[in-house]
Amino acid sequence: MKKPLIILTGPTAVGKTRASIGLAKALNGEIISADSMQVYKHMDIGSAKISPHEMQGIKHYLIDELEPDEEFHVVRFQEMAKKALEEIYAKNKVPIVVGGTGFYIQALLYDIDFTESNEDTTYRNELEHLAREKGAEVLHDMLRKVDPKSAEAIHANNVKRVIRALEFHKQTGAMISEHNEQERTKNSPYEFCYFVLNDERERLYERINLRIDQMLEAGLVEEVNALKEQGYTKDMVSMQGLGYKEILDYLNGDCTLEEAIYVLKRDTRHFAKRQLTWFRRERDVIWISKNDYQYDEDKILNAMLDRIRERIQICIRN
RNA sequence: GGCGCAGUAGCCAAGUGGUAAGGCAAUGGUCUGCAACACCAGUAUCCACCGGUUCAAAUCCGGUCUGCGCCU
Repeated sequence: MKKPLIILTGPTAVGKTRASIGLAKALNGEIISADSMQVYKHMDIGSAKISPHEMQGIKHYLIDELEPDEEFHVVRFQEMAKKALEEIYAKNKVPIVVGGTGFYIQALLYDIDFTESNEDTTYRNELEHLAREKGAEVLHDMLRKVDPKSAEAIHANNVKRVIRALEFHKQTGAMISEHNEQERTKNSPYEFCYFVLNDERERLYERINLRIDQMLEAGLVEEVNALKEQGYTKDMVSMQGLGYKEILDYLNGDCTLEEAIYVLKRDTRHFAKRQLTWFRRERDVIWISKNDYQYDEDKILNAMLDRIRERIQICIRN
């Protein structure tokens, strides 16, 4: 029998964290964060990390697990999240995945196979070098020869994806386009409810702008400065998070604080938009529009619980 | 009141007689090991308004309105 899995996601700043606690309490659940930045220690303000107080005793996984100079990516997320799932199931509790990184959620939900390979990054570096020296078209042409389907699907300018496709071919001898096609047809090994919390676009943008102002008041610049002094730099995955890269530019004297804030707000809005695009094409998602429930937290919670009851046999306390 | 300069998409802006560059924003989309990443697509039947010159005007001329600067 498939095990239950609840997912609560949505664009940044929509209010996922807040809604997640009520859900966890009602379901006797524990929370797994699907957030590419909140895994990092010392990055609390900019990542809008839930505070221990806000957790209200609900156990959270994948928060504060890594140092900012460690690498984090889907595969690592998948491993860690699966381990957390096992722990939660062992306790007979319900796992609730909360976070805005759609790609990570997908990887976990459909247990996508990333065809584990060696850590060897020399080929990747080689290709990156080639792209810089001879241009993106050269790589794209190389891809066309070994995997024409991928070449058609991936725009030549999207160097990162082109490189991954080439790397995949080199390591496995197969075409990533075919691999992806197969993975796409997979059914989830879980009995799940995939909620996407949403709000009117304008309100969402207002919340984003407001939240960034609050982060600044709370000491975002100081937080980033402390990281900078610890020696963390722009090329690390953690420092590419929204709020970190922009403030780092300011601290490095590449722009004014005002400019950094403008860019941060703008890019966060762009991010929210991209997240929505992602969720729109995911199958089996349940959209929860806050305005449909008059922004009432209890109504929203009840709506989610109703949908869970319809689909999954689990015990819900009221 | 007089003189000068300006008025092009939500914003910035090129074009100065031959049938509206570009950037930003907004919007939509792609994504299967960097995903808070990376990437893509399109947006003015029209150049403040009215009239004139011309085969042809956003571009020249006259007037009106608005803004800015200077003068009285």
